[in-house]
Amino acid sequence: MSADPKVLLTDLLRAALKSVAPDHADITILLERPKQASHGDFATNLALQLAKPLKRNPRQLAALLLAELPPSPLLARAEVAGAGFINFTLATAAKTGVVAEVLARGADFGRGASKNARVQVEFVSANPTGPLHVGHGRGAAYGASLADVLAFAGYSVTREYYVNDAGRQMDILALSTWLRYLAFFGIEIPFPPNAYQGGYVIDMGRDMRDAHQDRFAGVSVAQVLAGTPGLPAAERKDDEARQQREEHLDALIANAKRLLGEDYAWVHGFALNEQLGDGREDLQEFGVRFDKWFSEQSLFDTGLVERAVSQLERQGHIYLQDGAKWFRSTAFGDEKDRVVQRENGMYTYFASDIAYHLNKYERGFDRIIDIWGADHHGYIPRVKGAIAALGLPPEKLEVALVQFAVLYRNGQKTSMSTRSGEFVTLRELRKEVGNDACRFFYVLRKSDQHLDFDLDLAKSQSNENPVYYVQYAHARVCSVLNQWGGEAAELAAADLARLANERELALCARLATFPETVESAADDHAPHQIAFYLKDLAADFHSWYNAERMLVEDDGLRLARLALAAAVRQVLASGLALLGVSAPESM
RNA sequence: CUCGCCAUGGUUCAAUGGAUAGAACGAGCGCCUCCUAAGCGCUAGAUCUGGGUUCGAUUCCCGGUGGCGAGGCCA
Repeated sequence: MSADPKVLLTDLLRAALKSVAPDHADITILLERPKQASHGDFATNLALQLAKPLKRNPRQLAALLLAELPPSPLLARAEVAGAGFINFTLATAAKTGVVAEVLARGADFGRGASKNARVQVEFVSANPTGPLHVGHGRGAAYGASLADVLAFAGYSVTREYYVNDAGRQMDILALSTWLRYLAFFGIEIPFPPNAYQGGYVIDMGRDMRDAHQDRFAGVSVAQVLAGTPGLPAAERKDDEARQQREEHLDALIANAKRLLGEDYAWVHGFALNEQLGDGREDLQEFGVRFDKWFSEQSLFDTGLVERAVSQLERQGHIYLQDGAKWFRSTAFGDEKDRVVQRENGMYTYFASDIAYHLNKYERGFDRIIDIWGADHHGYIPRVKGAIAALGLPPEKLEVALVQFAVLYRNGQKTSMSTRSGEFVTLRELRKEVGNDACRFFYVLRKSDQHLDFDLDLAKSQSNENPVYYVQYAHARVCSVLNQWGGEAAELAAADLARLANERELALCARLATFPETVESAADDHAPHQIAFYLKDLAADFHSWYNAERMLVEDDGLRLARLALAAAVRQVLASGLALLGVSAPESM
């Protein structure tokens, strides 16, 4: 099939460049798509760039380059314009050729050649301490789309979820579940305000009772509360009261561990598996799949945390102070040093994160992409610092920060705290708005842009969501193709020279930019570019659809137009698939 | 205090350093005897401020102003 006009054009320009300015023949040639149709299909600022080093007038240089440009059937016109641009207008056949290419390659149109590079994308990685909320939803949609775009662009992609199954938060969840469970046996302990309040914890307590009756209930209120400092008055919000509440919670956890003995691990595991399973199911329904669920606990079990810290220690990046082990991250640009192991011997979360990244490097990925919430931005210098301290190349790690999705209900910001239990779950959002609209809406913003998620708007006016605009275009093509009822082979043989009007050529030009849009979205970690592209493609199609009929009497014209429509359908479907959005055949 | 994100029509957002800054919603006027009106056409309407780099800046750099967010021996 016809090679990419962009590549061919670059070669032509290179040839002209060699005779006009042999000393600068290796300069990068940029071909851009002009915003304005009257400026042709491609434009280059080559003459403007060369004007200074060659001390020549840019317009004269452009004219010289044009004069040396080898003749090609590709071009209908090439001319000097503006300050010294060269505008190229492709021959009609070069524009419509893309239709045949799309039909020939099908779902592979736009797929990049293999990059021979392994990329790991780690995302969501939410604590399994409660349902995923709308903030996690954004990370999930963004990460899944980015991973799919990277894979389509030619990378070998591993999608990974880091499970925080070690640490205090999980203990708090286990305790919360146990306390709710005990309440079913009349063992009423005042529920700590800083434990997990959500109704799902009560559900887990009930499930635990249904499965195991009173197996974990052989305790008294006094035993559970033994040695706790008690709770300060609810209205007290000062630091002292807060600290007392945390101490109360820790004492309860210690009591639970002692009273339950070996059963504690069972309760802990029960709560973990419930929440993990719930999250996995939620994500799967959302079209978000992972290749690997990586356990934080496994880092301790395999001794990797210890190994990572001792490796840092051997290389002199660790010092002792106040009984704790500190990583000297200031030596790597961090604003203060960080504790990796507390006085009580417990490793910090940071320590397991160092170990986790050591593990990522040891698995041999060429690129490692971490997708974090924007609140973790301060975390980047210390993690990169630790990587450098371990003697690994920090530039291999790319961190994409996803800004918060701030949720508005009735024009009011909604609280997002997991512990308070006042949040809108991803599941709830999906149910109200629909998976397709959710996925599309989430990636309609650059990831580093704050996203105002107006629930009322998303729920009540979901028909105005741009996703339907794109899907509708797809459904319209399907409907027409169905009414025609012919075979794909007929379309492949269509005489594309019959595509001649402006809207048809504009549509062809749009189709031709799909591969470079994919490439750009992958390079910039910006799946939103796909969403915007699809909106533009759908707009071009709707406009054409209203202006011209496809099912016309003229056999040749009909086939040519149907071929174009089928190509549009294919690219819409491919693009929507990258975003995890369905492409319905009817609406 | 330190750091991050942001500032574009009435509103929500686009724009690899390029030419006349694009859409959508909202406003106004039109289009279904015609392949799906969840659609299309037309009109009005915008780059916070001051410097710098550049042939050229919405874009890059520095300083203001304003908005949002984050900073733990929590995870």
